[in-house]
Amino acid sequence: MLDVRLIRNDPDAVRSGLARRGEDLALLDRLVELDGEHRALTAERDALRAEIRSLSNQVGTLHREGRSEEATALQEESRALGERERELDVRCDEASTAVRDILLRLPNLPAPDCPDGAGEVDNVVVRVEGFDESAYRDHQRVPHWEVGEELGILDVERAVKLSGSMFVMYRGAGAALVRALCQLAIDRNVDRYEEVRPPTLVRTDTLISTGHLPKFVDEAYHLERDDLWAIPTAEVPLTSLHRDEILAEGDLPRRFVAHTSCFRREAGSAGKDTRGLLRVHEFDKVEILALGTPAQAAELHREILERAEGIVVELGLAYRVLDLCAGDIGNSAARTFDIEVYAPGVDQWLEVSSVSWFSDYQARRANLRFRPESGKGTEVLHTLNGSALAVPRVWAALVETHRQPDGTVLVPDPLRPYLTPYLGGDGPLR
RNA sequence: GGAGGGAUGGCAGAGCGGACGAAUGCGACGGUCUUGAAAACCGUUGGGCCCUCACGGGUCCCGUGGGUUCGAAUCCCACUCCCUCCGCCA
Repeated sequence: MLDVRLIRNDPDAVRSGLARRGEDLALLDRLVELDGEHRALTAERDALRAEIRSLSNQVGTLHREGRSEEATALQEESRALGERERELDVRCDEASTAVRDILLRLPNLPAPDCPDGAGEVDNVVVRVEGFDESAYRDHQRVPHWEVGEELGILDVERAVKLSGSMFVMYRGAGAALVRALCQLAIDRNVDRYEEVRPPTLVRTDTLISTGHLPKFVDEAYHLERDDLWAIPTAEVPLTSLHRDEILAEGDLPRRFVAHTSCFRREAGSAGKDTRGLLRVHEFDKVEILALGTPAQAAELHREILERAEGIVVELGLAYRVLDLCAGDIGNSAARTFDIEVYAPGVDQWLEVSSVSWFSDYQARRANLRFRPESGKGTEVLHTLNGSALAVPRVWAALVETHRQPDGTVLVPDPLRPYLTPYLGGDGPLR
């Protein structure tokens, strides 16, 4: 959520920020108008209330002194004011609800150093690591769904029987590989990040805090009977962990790592990437997230990116880092670096992590604040996060990249300790 | 799922229609005293919104939403959450 005061004090900055995203500015105009209305109404209402309060106090005094006739006169006067106050109050509420509705739908402003651009094609490739197109051999040019089926480690057909298309099931060594990947990603981050196992079903407020609601209702699974939502990412519960709290500056930054299932309806991409693991409704992901002061944010952003990259490197995958342009960053983000791994079997770059800085956008929605060590009052925090590891796409790139001429998959060293029962003999993993 | 109890400031806990943003205690912070510390004493100690360059002022917040009233932490209604017991259960 944007700061209304910023919208009031520097509307041009907000306007140009939203324009960089290609956002329609009509909503903003409407917001400015409603906000002015709201403030005028509030001022009028508060003045009336002050008068009513003072009259009521006088009534009390008069009654105690036994001057009930004078009291009755004042009561009449106050009653009349009360009627107007109620009327104003209703209009005031309407205006403030309308303001909030728009505020909840306006996206974050892109950071000044976020590259310009209208969409995907304008994203800036920051670096490419470990990629040599000519080095891939034929045995690596097999899509993961074929590799998976061949080795009996991926069973898409039966997953579809159980749950429908875009659900998948890993089996045997494939299932173990999912577990190994998650555990590796957690173990690599527990040095500084507190391990959390949060709920995966959350209330509406929790999804509003991160910016997933109200705008993206169609993307989320909703359990109507209980009015709970299945989380699309651990970002959702982790961001709300300290919701409505005021943290001490000395306790910042707070860092969290969480492994959860993630659920996405993928309503906007029906028919896209329907094969294999590229786009699925339910998947495992290890997320890292930090809450910090505005001054700490840049360094935290760098740190999360470094950690997300580190795991991809350990897994021996080719990857590139993109600096997403203003037209392509997510609704809540101010700046985002995407990590994409190269999957030789499908010959595609797969997004496996979005490392985002949300400035105070989510924190304002979640009412996450801190008390500065020097000075008074409270300030809004900054939130940042990124996937340490998102299973399906990493799993896909991994089995394609490390497929051997005999069809088995060579497991990279860092994963081996987690897979010992599967590495002996002539199984699918070597 | 059934029966009962409860929700007040950082915590504990009073207030049950008028001067209550709220007693008191604890904690925290500042000061006096002290070589230093403790004790004692004195003081300070929530957040949101609006107006103001500022000083300051107004208003709202006692789980949430509505109602009664000149006036609500206090009365009424609904909801939510928590606790205890019973049932069920991985």
